[in-house]
Amino acid sequence: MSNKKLLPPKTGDLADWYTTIIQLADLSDYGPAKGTMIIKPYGYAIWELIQEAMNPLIKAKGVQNAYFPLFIPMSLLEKEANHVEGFAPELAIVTHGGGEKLEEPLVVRPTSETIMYNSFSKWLQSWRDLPIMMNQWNNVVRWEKRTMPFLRTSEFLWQEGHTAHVAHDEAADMQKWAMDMYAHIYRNFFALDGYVGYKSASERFAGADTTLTYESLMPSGKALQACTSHDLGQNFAKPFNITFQDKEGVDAFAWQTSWGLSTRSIGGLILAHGDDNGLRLPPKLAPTQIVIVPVRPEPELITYCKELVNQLQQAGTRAAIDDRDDESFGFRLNKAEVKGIPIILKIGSKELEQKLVTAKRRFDGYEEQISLDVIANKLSQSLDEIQAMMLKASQEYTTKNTREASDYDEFKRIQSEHKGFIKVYWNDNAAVEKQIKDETTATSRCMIEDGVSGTDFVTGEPATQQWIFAQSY
RNA sequence: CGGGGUGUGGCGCAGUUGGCUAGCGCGCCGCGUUUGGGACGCGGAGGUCGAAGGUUCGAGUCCUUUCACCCCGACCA
Repeated sequence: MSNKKLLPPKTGDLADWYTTIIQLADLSDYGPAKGTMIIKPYGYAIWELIQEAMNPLIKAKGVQNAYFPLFIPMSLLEKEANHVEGFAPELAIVTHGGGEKLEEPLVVRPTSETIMYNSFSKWLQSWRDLPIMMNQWNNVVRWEKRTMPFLRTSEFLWQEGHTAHVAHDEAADMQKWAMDMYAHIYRNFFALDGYVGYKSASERFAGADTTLTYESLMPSGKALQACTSHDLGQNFAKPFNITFQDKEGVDAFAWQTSWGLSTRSIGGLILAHGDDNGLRLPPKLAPTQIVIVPVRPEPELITYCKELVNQLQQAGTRAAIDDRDDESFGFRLNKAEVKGIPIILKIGSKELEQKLVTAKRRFDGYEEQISLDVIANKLSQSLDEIQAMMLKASQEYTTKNTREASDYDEFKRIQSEHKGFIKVYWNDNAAVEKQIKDETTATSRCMIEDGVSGTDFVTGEPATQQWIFAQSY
């Protein structure tokens, strides 16, 4: 029995499936204001697991968590020309406070470079103060024209890391470190494969010299920009006067980076792994990893199940019991599947008698019986296996849907026949990219190889870089 | 900002050329029977029909205005 009654097939209208599953699985709800989203406890629990995965890595790098204000004076935001130009169309601006018109409008942060660097400037005096490395978990607001839960909301949650360094190579290393960290999180926690590379001139962050991105392919064949990491050069250091005296006593501008990963990642998680029966969460990001579903609400059976939950929790797994006696066995099983719980344990009189459990994997539906004396180890191992299977599936999907084009005709042909990534030799050129976009709706996602030799797929000139193109979310 | 759509109990919807007490399914509450893949019976609660104005003896239904949200494109994490 599937969940077709309630959930449209994923292979049909993907947007319909997506918006339905988000509500069915109790991840989020729409807020009363346009484009806003209420993240419900089950969805927020996923976000907390993401935070728990990333925070230790961020802290181990020496980056400290801090918090900067939500409101940015307009004049601060305007200091870096490219930055303000890039964000101007999507700003929410506060003009009144306490019933009075403000002298200077306040921008609700779309990102915190400007307000943080205003402080960096004050705090930084000596080379001994460097590097400055701060991160904040916060909300930002971007007035997007078209919104979708998790993938693009007017307000979203993220972490934004910001650093300042003595030298450019240190900053460039930091930029790479952040993207390595993200790639690790995406592959090993989200089980989401993707390409890491540099953004083209027209796609990069407003105010950055270079932008690194993680581009993951969604079932629609569109690419999701999953997170970014920027080398800001001295673009902000100069207008914000972020200077220090170096070892020689000479005043110098700092070199900076910023990097962020948002709740959009949860949208990617839902899209990439879900199926016709609901969510399929990778064990590492599943708020509940194992759910025990007793067949009947008989005291003896419930006791057996509760002991098992304790045992599994002590073994370090996130286990829970669903013993609601007003819902039938089948209903509770379906609920667990909709919510994407990786392992479902079915326990009835047969299991009770024979001292075993019946375990079903959500990912592939595989079902087995496991003896009670090995249960904790076996299930921990099974969770690892599921995590690995999901990553493998994602990698296969990405590989299968990455095609190479040697010239523009072939590019257009592939694009019309398949959705997905197209790998090409190309020289970054904004005018050419605009033309490609107008003609095919595809844009460059990222540059994955540099220092190679090939032929530019549009102009036919020699090219030294290899790029990935796709339609984007 | 362009195009399309929708606003009627918590959710999904029906409501005819204006007409009588605004309905149905799911969910919810109570009691009972059930429970190995979305159980059933009986009883019950819950609505200023998005808002404002107008036409009319009479408006969920017609007219005007307006608001909101959703979906599809151009801009974006």
